Amino acid sequence: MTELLWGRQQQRSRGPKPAITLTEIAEAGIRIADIEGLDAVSMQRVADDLPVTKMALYRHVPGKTELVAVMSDLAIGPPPEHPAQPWRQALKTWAFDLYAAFAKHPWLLQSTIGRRLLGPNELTWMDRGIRALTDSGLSGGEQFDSILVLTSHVRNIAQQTITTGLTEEHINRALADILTTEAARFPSLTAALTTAGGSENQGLEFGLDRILDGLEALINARKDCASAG
Amino acid sequence: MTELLWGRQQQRSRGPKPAITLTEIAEAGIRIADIEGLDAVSMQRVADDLPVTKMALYRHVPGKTELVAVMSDLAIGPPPEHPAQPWRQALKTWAFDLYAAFAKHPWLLQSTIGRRLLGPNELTWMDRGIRALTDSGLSGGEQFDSILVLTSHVRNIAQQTITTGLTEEHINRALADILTTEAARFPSLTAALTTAGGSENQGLEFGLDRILDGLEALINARKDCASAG
DNA sequence: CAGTACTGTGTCCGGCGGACACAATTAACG
DNA sequence: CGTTAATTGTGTCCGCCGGACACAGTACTG
Repeated sequence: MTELLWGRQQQRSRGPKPAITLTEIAEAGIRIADIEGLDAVSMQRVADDLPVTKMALYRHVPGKTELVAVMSDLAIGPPPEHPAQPWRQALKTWAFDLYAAFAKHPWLLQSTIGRRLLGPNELTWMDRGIRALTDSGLSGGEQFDSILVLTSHVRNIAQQTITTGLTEEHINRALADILTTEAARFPSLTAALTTAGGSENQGLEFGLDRILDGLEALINARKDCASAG
Repeated sequence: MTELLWGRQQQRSRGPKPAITLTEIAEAGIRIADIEGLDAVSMQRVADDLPVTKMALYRHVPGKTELVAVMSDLAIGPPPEHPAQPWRQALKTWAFDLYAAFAKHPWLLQSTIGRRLLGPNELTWMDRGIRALTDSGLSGGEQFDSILVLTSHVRNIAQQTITTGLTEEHINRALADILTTEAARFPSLTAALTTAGGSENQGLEFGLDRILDGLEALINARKDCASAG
C-alpha cells in the first residue's frame, strides 16, 4: 500500500512486458469517476476502459481500496505554486486552491474522508498549508490544528455547493415544503432562512474570514505576550 | 421519503397486521451499525435480526438509502436541553453535544454527508444552533453559515478522533515511517509534528475557540457599527 | 535450448440491492 | 355471516460487485 502510493516500483526481470501500468489504471479510474461519479468506478468498468480483463488489474493493485487511494492522490495533485505572501493571504489562496481541486474532482470528497493512509500529494498540501504558519508564533500542534479546521471548512462548503447528483432541486423543494408546513417547529431556522433570501453562496469566504480572524487574534495575542515578556 | 422521515404514516385498513414497524427496522439497523459498523448493515442482515425475510422490509421502506436516512435521524436524536446561556457558551455546549452524538454512533459520520433530505431531528439540531445567534445582530445567512462552519469542524474532529476501525495504529506507524524517510519533502509538516509531541487531542476545543473568536469579532464589529449609526 | 518467473485470461464464489409473482391474512361490504 | 379485496410476508430470480484461483502464454536467464 505504502509502496503503491509512494511510487516504489521494483524493476521487472523475466516474464512478459506489462500491458498496462498502475498509472494508466488510476487514470482510467479518474476518467470514469469524473464523468460518472465514484460509484461507477468498479474493477470491471476500469478494466473495460483499458481494455483488459478485470483480474488483470489485480496484478498491479491489491484491491479496490488501494486503487481509489492511488486515484485520489493522483487526482488531487500537488498544490499550485504561489509567490510568498503574508500568512493570512497565503492561507486564503491555499483554501481557494483546495476548493478548486475538489471542484475539479468532486468524488475526492467521498474518497478522502476518515483516517486513511496519505499519499505524497495530499501530504504536500498539508505541508504547504502549515508552511504559511511557520513563523506565526503558534506551536506545532496549533499550526496542525489550524490547517485541519481550514480543510474541514473547505471540504464542507465544497460538499454543499458542488452538486454531484441531479437531486439538487428535489432536495431544496422538499426542504422548502417542510419549512413551510412545519415552520412552528423550527422558528429560528425558518427566520434565518427567510431573511437570507436564498443562495448567496458566499459560505466559503464567510467561514474562511471568521476562522482567519480567530487565528489572527490568537497570533496577535501571542506576539503581545512575547514582546511583553 | 419525506413521509418516512417525518412520520407520516397512513392508517391501515384491510390486510394482515404488520409483523414489524418502520421504527423496529430502523432500531435493528442502528443496533447493527453501532456494533459492526454501517457497512455491516445490509437488508439481509437487518431482516435476520428481526427476524423476517429481507423482502418484507421493502413493505415498510422503499430502499436501503431511505432506511439509512431513517436510521440516521433516529440515532442522532434531538439535541439535549440546556438552560439559556449567552450565545458563545450556548454554541460551545451545542458543539460538544453534537460531538457526543457522533461519538455515540460513529457511523453517523458516514451516513450524514453530502446534500441529502434532512429529518426532523437533524433540523432541530440546526434550529437549536441558530437560535443561539438569533439576537447576535448577524443576518440570517450569516447565522446559517456560522452553524455550518461549526458543524463541519465538529464532524471533522470526530472523524479524526473517533477510531472506527482497528487500523489506527497501522496508519500512524506508516505515517511516522514516511515522515522520517521523506522528511526533506515535507519540512514544515515534519517540524510542526515533531514539536507537537504526539496526541494532545485538543483539536475540538482549539478550532472551536478560534471560530468563536472570529464570530465574536464580527458580532462586536456589527454592534459598534449599529451604536455609531 | 531448457527452465522459470511473470503477465493476462477464464471461471467460480458469496454477498449485495432489488423486481416480481404468490400465498396467507384480515377488515370492509353486501 | 359469507364474500371480496387490500395488504402483508415469502420465495425465487436477476445483474452487479469484489475477489480467489488455476491456467496458458510470454520473455528473460542460465
